[in-house]
Amino acid sequence: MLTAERTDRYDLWMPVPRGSTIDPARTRAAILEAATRVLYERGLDGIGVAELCTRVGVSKETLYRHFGTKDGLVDAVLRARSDRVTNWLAAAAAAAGDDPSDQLAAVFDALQRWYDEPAFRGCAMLNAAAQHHVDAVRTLTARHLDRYLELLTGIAARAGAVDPSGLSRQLLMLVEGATVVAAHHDPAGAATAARQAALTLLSAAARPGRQD
Amino acid sequence: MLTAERTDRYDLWMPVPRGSTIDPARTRAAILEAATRVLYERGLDGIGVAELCTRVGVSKETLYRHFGTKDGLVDAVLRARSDRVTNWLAAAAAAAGDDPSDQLAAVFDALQRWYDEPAFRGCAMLNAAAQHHVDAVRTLTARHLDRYLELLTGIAARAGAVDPSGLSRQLLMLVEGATVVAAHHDPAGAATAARQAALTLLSAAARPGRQD
DNA sequence: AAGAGATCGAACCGATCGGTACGACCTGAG
DNA sequence: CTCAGGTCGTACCGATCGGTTCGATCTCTT
Repeated sequence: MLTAERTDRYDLWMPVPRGSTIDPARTRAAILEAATRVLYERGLDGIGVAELCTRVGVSKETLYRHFGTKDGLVDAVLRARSDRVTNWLAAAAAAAGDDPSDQLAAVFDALQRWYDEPAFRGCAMLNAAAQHHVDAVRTLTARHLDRYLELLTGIAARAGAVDPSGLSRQLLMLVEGATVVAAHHDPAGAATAARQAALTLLSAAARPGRQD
Repeated sequence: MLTAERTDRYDLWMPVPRGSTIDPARTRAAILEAATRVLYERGLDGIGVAELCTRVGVSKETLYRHFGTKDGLVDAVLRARSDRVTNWLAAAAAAAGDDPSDQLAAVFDALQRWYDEPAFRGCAMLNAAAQHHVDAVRTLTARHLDRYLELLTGIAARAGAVDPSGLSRQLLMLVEGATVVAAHHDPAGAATAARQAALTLLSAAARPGRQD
């Protein structure tokens, strides 16, 4: 197993450099990566453990030894996903230079690239929280939004906003709202429209005057 | 059955004016109303038909005769929910007078009252679409967003926005984003913050100048 | 009084669920 | 070579799922 010829599986272990075929840590990472995609595509409760193991390419015993429970796997998947997405957005902002407006625009440009992917199915954290009425999942989702908020608050503060945390909350709504609209209505240009709105809010907050 | 003493049930048939206790249409309406609450609280797949019947207060045979299938019940529930919410928001806007800004503010004020309810658990349509990967549900959700968009486009047009449909899409993102933030992060003042952002966008779009 | 129909409650069905157990295989370490 | 252990494939478990069936009960209509 863990070789590379199959059609109905994700071949994430391809770059294995030969040798040490049985490496528990690598097996765990491969399960995590493949399960992330499958669970995102099908929904947490939309696929059973048996079929999930087939798609991932491991036996049930292996999956259960590494993650103990389906909920344990879901928890690990969501944590990894939250980390990855947050780092990806922060990197996009950082790569845009020092101008806070440019950084904010870069965040939405990154989101638009995500929306345009054929596999895009909305925010995995929100989908999970909407399905699984488990406290652990809801807590992870809230923490995920906290991380977004932290990123946006930094941008708002550097832009000289009068109320950085208030503004960042509005920007967070644009981020999540754009994701919802892209997932459930029309992904074309969703983040681009949200970007324009975000920049309008940013400039209005940085140059306080009449806004309400 | 359909009398009024139970503790773990929703007593929606109380205003029955005596007589004609067995009225299929009324039974169907009662199931629909109670199932709407229970499915919203527990999630579409979070409760089985057996327990759902107990909570609703009907037998399985009755439920299946009226709705044929659990999916049939879900479909009917979501359609009714979409109608109700849309009409409720439109009424809130209409009651605010003729000023488009006042109408927009009234929409968000209504949303804030919703977020403040203890039973608030996010947008039922989005939750359903995130859970049930069935085309019928996703279609209903898209239509639901279309209705929101129609309401917001009317307001944007009456406000004299340069690009009413573009603005209304941004406003829709604020509506949905505020709902997401309220459901998964913090409901306090979510719609109020979104309202301020919406009015900023509205005035910027109605009085075009530098906005990006 | 009698029949039609709506409802109940409980038993029942096959399918699927999450999770466990076991024998066989293979690999790397000593 | 031998052994420990990661993995596979399959069978299996009890629970729950959506859905069906049936006899008893109740109400309205005629």
